Parts: sequence; C-alpha cells; structure tokens
Amino acid sequence: MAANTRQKLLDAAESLFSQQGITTTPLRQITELAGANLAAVNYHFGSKLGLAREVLRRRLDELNTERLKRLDQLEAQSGSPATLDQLLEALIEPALIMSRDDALGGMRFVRLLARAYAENDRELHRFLREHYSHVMRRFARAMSQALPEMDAANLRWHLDFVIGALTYAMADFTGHFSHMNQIHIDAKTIAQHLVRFAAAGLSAADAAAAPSPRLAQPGRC
Amino acid sequence: MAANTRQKLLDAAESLFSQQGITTTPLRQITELAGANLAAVNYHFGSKLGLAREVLRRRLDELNTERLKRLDQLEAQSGSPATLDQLLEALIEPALIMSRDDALGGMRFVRLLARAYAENDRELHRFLREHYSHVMRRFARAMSQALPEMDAANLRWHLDFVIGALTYAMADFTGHFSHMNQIHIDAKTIAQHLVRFAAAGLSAADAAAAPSPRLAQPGRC
DNA sequence: GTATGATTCAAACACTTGTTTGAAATGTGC
DNA sequence: GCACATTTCAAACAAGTGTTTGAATCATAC
Repeated sequence: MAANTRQKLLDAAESLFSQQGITTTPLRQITELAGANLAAVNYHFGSKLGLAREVLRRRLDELNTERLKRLDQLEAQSGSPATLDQLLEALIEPALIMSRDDALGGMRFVRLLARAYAENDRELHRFLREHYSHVMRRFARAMSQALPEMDAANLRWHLDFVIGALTYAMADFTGHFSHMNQIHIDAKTIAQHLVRFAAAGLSAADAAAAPSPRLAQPGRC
Repeated sequence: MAANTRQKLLDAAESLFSQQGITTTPLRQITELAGANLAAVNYHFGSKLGLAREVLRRRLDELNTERLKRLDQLEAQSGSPATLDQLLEALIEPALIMSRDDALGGMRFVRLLARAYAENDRELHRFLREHYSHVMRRFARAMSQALPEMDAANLRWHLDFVIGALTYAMADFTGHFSHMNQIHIDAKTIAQHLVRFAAAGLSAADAAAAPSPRLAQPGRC
C-alpha cells in the first residue's frame, strides 16, 4: 500500500533520527526498520533530505500550532496583558506535552529538533528557520510587553538562553548532572520548573536593564 | 618536523570540527588545511577518534583547570561561603574567556563542545564524561550550600538548564532569535548576563523548594 | 480479460569515508 | 661517511554512502 509505506518510513525515520541524528543515520537502516525497500525513500520523498524535511515538518506544524493557539488565547483576554509566566508556559509546555504514545514522546521530539539543529546542513537550517522563526518572533513581541525595560536585542538573546535550556536539557545529550531519561520525571513537572527558572531569569534581566535602578537589589525591605 | 604537523593537525581539526561537527568533517579536509598528508592522522593519533579526543582533551583540561582554580579560590576564603553569583561566574566565565586569538575563541570552543555532545558517538560521550563530570560534581556540591532548600536531584537538573543555556546559546546552532556571531557581543558581557540569568533562575527554584514558603512571592515590602 | 499507471524490488552506480601499505624521504647519533 | 629510527607520501583498500535504473509486481479502471 502506498500511504502505508510512506507512513512507516516517516515513523522509522523519526525514531532513528532522534536517536542517532540525521546525517548519521543510513537510509538502509530506516528502510529496514520500516520493512520497505531502499529505493522507496527516493520514490516517496525524492531524497534523504526530503524525508528529513517531511519528518520535521509534520511535528513542527503540530508544535507551532499548539503554541500559537495558546498565545492567541492569552492575547484574546483583552484588558490584562499576558504575564511572563503565562507566555513561557505557552512556549515551553507544548514542546513537552506532545506525547502521543508515552510521556516521553515530547522529549524524543525535542531531541530530534536539537539534533537537527546540530547538523550543519545548511538547507536543513534554512528549512527550520522558515518553519520556526515566525513563531519565535511573535513570542518575542508578546514578551517585550511583559518585560518593558529590555530592548529588543537584549530580549532576543535572553530568549536564546531559554530555548537553549529547553532544548539542550530535554535532549539530554550530556547528562552532565542528571539523566532525565533514566529518572523518568514527567514532562509536566519539568515544564513547570523550567518556566519558573526562565521567568526568574528574564525578570532579573529586565530589572537590571531598567534605566533607573530604583530596586536594583532586593535588599532589606 | 614531527611536533609541527601534529600541532597543525590539531589546530586544523579544532577549527573544522567546531564549524562542521566531528563525524561530518572528513579527514582529507583536515589534512589539506593542515598541509599534511592523509596518513599523518593515523600515524600521529592512531585514528580519527584519537585525533578528536586529543583536540577535546587539551581544551577541556585548560577549561577545567581554570574553573577549578576559581572554585578553589572561592572556597579558600574561609569564613564566608561563596555566593551563588560567584560560583556561577567561576563556572561560566572560563568557558567564554578562553580566547587565545580573538574574543570569540571561547565561543568557538564552546561550539565545538556542543557539537561533540550532539554527536551520537558513544566512545566520545564516555570520554567527555570522564573528563568533565568530576568538575560538575564539585560545582554541584558547592552550590548546594548556596541553595540550601534544593535537594541534590533538583539542583542537578537545574544545573542542566544552566549548562544548556550556556552551551546551546553560545554554540548558536539556531539563531532562533539572535545571531551573536554576527553581532559580536564580547564574551565578558554575555557571561555577565548569563550569570545573572542563571542566578535568578536558581534562586527562584530554591525559594520554591522551600518547605515553609515564608516569602514565596516578593510581594510588596 | 486487458491496458494503464502506481508502486516495489534487486542490482548496480558513482562517490566518499577511514584506514592500511610499503616505499621514499628526513632526521639523528656516531 | 654509515646505520638506524622517525616521519612523510602516493596509492590503494574495503566498507559504507545516497542515488539511479529497469524490470517485476500490484492496483485500478475499462
């Protein structure tokens, strides 16, 4: 069946890509896991890059749709602008709750995303930027209201800190300290901790950027 | 000259590895840049993995020595234990100030490190863990004094957030938001911002972990 | 049935990879 | 000068890569 092998190839590729990286995973391993012929990849997706793009696209669309849906809901509450915590939740939680099968499905996807970024394939980077950056820009704009003292550039690369902490820690390349995959903390808990962590960091940066440091240090009350 | 080609190979490999990743960089490209023969790699380092290990080792030793030196200095000041900010500075700044040639040398190294982690080479991971984890454990122990409310596990994966923000943002795989390499912010400034960001995040996590939330929110003084 | 198009398959292709080889060149000690 | 070990080099090797090919199979409509 046509759609069947296509689907099986996508699933097998997603699984292997997230474990081994994209360029490092041979097509033959994918087709073997999918129970398909080697030539099926080029027949259905044109090339290995085409397969990788499609694997990323279907998940990214799902992730970004969820993120923007939450952001829309927050902005729809006219009257009170969204708080920093709410915005960070809308950014972070969907990445972790994309658990279809198990509670770690989201983490596997984030790992795939991190691996995709680590690849030095230029075409892949361009593809990711096109499918990703508009969401990030919207969040940056929304957050700039919650962080009035930070200028745009400052906010942008503080958000890189946040994304870095999210991606890197979830992907768990390292396990410098912990090994979340072994400990099996649930994604929701991690998301909450990361939201609090990021919110405090961003707020501190905002306070430090204030022109008149009326409350630079918390000090004694 | 023997030591000369060895050195040239190491330099060329470091440069190319940091730009393209380790498994993705062909030996022929390295030897060409170094002006050496292809077989020189296997002659001097036994294998490509041997070369990669040596490239990482000389930098990691430099980085860890500097980190531990600073940590020793902090702990030598008996009487007052080191503050969280001081500990984070000792952890973060050396990674960015390892600038031999230019101000971005440190960033290039961090990028190399991030790429090394992104590789799925098991031997490489084991090598990195052996040369890295003891430093991280020492820092974790020192910080647990500055963050009395957090238990060990909690602290460990919050430190993964910090390392993630450091590595990932510096490596700038993505440029979701900013492109630090283009902006050329100096490493010292980035380090200061990251220290403040991480300190605020960790402090918030510590406060949230407190059993008696006497000052859960800053509130009005 | 038969014809037409879509899909699968084994095989080969052209290319790159890390590694090895054995001779040539270079350096070193006497 | 010679002898010896170290280092370089061009060439080849074996294995793996993504891709292409052309025939075989299957599905579908007539």
